[in-house]
Amino acid sequence: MPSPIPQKLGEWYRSNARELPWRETRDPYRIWVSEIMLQQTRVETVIPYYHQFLEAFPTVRALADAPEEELLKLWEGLGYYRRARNLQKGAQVVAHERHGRFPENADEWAELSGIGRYTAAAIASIAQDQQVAVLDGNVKRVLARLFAISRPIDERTTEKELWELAEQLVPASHPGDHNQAMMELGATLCIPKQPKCPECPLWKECDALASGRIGSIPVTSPKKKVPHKHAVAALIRRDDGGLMIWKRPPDGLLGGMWELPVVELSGAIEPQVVLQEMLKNQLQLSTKVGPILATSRHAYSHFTIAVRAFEVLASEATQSHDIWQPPLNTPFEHNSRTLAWVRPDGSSPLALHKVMLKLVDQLDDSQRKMPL
DNA sequence: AAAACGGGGCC
DNA sequence: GGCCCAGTTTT
Repeated sequence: MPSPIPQKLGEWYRSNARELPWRETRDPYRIWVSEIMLQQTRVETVIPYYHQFLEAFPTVRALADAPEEELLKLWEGLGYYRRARNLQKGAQVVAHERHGRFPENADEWAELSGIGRYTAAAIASIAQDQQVAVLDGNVKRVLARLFAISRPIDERTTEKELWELAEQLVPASHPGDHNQAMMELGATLCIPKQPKCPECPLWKECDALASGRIGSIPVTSPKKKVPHKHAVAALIRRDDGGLMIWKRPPDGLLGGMWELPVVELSGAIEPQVVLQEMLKNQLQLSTKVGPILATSRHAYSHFTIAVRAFEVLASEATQSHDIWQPPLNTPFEHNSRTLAWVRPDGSSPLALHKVMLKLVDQLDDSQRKMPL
């Protein structure tokens, strides 16, 4: 006997779907961009980025040919910056290797960098009507409750079971709407805390509700605590108001993003000394370290960090060096690092990651308070 | 199977 | 402070 779930869910979705920008198109490129941005990121956060990004890069070709700095600037503050690079890499495959032809099904989409099972199925079902299921955080919770799954939903075996349940429910007609409806239900009614069961179109089908376990399902595995780190950053200014920043290496944490010259504190050595040594070793600068002018705390998924930014003055001798001459906002190489000078007023076209935005904003604030 | 990988909003 | 979000990749 077929489940009544898809039918009831579909009727609910047709009258309750939120109007979201990526629901106004069937363009695989636009759906693709939205799905990448939505990875681990809330809908409300994504919306403004989605508009700006597509205005700057309206087509796959435009994205494929975009300069890296412009790409990262449009992703600035959105996080998981690898997503942006992978998205562009995929765009280059489609535009230049596939001659503008998109992948035609989920398996083909999954061959592109940054596209896993969820994203491949989302694009293929929403943009191309392929009958494949999605399983994201929302759908996991909805299914765990509907079928009263008491095992932790982040375990391998449970995930396999959830994928199978999800696949069984996807209808041949409008599979993309069904998938979006599952996620919509999880995002608006079947929410983690205090779910709105009285409003739910599937309350009669919900095993967790029927057995009085809606408050205890889903179960997740206990999470380990994250370490806390400390770092110090250098505020090096030059006469035109330029502030020195450097570019992080392309791979790894915050790959390709710009930041103040920074070093993590590890031992009991004085922060000022660590900073001074780092500037000597990395940038061949002789410096004097002044007071703390800004501080920033930030929580990443796997650690938290506190950064203190010190004013740093370079010695007269080092100021004759070439590094003080390049124009603003222009990257240059020095001692195996990519550097640039920018004004700390938000006008830089170079993308800073969030911790650095917090620090630089504090400098800008102190300047605005100055009388003209 | 676990860890790496950002950032924000909510309690 | 913890939790969790339209996840993917690497180890």
